[in-house]
Amino acid sequence: MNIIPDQFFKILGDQTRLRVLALLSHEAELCVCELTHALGEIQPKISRHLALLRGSGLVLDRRHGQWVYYRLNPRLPKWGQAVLEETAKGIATKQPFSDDRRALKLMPNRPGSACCA
Amino acid sequence: MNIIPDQFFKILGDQTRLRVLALLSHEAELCVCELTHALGEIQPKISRHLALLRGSGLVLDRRHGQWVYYRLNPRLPKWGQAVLEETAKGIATKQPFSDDRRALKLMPNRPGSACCA
DNA sequence: TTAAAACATACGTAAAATCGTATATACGTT
DNA sequence: AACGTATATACGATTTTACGTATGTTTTAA
Repeated sequence: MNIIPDQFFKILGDQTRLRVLALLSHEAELCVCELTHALGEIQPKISRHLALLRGSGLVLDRRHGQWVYYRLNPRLPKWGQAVLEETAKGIATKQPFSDDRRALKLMPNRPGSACCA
Repeated sequence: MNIIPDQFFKILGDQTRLRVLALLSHEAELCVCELTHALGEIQPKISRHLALLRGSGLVLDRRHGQWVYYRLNPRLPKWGQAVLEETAKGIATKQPFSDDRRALKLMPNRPGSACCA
């Protein structure tokens, strides 16, 4: 994986995308409806930002039935991973990031992604 | 110092500003004309980006005679410092960042900032 | 094969970011 | 005071980004 530094940060420079990345750094993988619920944003908005994240190589997706699951790309350059990790740690207790994790936990009828690899 | 995470990354999401920050992470402090020379950009462009960096608290400035010296703000939150540090390390050998450092070294008549605190 | 859920994308618009050029300000020297 | 150097900002134009709404596609289930 190769990334252009300023483009990498441009991707991080949006609150919606940062919230998505912060959630993904805690959760292995999440489908679009989980992200939509956790952030409390409309689905097209989430999908549009996910398309950017996917296009820039920051996340990977896999389809499983009706759902599409997104996860952080493990092949980012070391320094990029370090940036994401330090950021996730640094903002974990702040708004709106901590609330996003809470809303995710409280989400009813989450599709079970762990049940059927 | 307090920063809003996505705004912090928005500041980093521009090549000119990232080059400036990368240089400053190696150089304690630099005046505008040194940055202008090192990056090979016109002075108003550099000053405009420095104004943004200053306004967002990422850098501090001090006037010394005709020159204004900029340095990284040491009071950034820990995670922000970690991000800058990891980034600087990760991109140090890449273009255009390595060339910027070389152009700075080769600059003739650099104002001596170390001579007269 | 029809319907519904999950997700992606197209389109038009509004807001924001960036730029080059021109000009203003501050300091030092004469 | 007049001038040169260093730096900052204002201005208008262009480009980029983000948005809401509408619609398309894929999958599952009836």
